[in-house]
Amino acid sequence: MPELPEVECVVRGLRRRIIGRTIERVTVHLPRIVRGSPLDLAEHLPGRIFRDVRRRGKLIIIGLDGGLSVLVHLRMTGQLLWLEPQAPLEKHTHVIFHLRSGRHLRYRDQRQFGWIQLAESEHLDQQPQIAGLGPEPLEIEREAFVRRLRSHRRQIKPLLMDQTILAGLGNIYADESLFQARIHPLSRASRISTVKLNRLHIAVGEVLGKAIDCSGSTVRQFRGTDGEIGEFQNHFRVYDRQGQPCPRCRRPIIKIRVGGRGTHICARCQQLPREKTR
DNA sequence: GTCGATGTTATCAA
DNA sequence: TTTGATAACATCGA
Repeated sequence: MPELPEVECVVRGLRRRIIGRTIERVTVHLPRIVRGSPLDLAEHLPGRIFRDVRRRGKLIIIGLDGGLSVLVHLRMTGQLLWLEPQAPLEKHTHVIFHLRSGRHLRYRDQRQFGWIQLAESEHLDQQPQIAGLGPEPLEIEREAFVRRLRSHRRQIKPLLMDQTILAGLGNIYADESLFQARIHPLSRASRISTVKLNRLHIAVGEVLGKAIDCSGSTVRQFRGTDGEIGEFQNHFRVYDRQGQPCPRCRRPIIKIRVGGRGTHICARCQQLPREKTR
């Protein structure tokens, strides 16, 4: 569920809530969620203070004092919730950070794909989950963006979602960006015109920016740190809108499969250039 | 009850 | 090099 905008909103929410607070203890209810040794959390975290929270791609990086960081990947259904300790224990709550103030930061994850890991702040760049990430889509310059995408001949949509190419795009924002740029998701990246790739660079920035401004998208069950739902799903132009009219040309949006993922397009506005037939 | 789909990603085979 | 299938898991809707 959470792509770059949702993760960014969680990070901002966490910043508001946890910076400067001290961890009293950590309880792990589902050890599989913690990479490395789950005991590490209980052992190394008590007494530490949250110093900063940031994002790299879809990964949340929480810095503590004493040179340790907590990495959190929400994958499909992870949530980090800021709650009163007496708040009812919701189903799928797997890890609880008990803060000295009495408050809870709870990790909840219905499908249990997400994970939490302790890491040394000094060596974050060597963490494989971080070292392999491509540039931030909201920071990369146009020329570098075009060069990077055009150097592969894969289908443009799976390429956009490849975290080593760009870090942060997932299924929703790939569909929305390709629609805005009027590019068919099956187009071979190496054969897309400079004009279209320039358009895609702008589209990615605008789509992600607006989604962040809207507190993300809640399609199934995304929640911000304070349990708030996103609003960008009300602005989808193609995602999950099959059968409804294209906002540009009124022809019905169709749903196809690309790289194994459900993909929403307007077949008129996003045309596939004829493949060379060798 | 069954089947297929769901926003992610790692891994394997072709 | 690129692709598709599969797996991890729970839930929902047809």
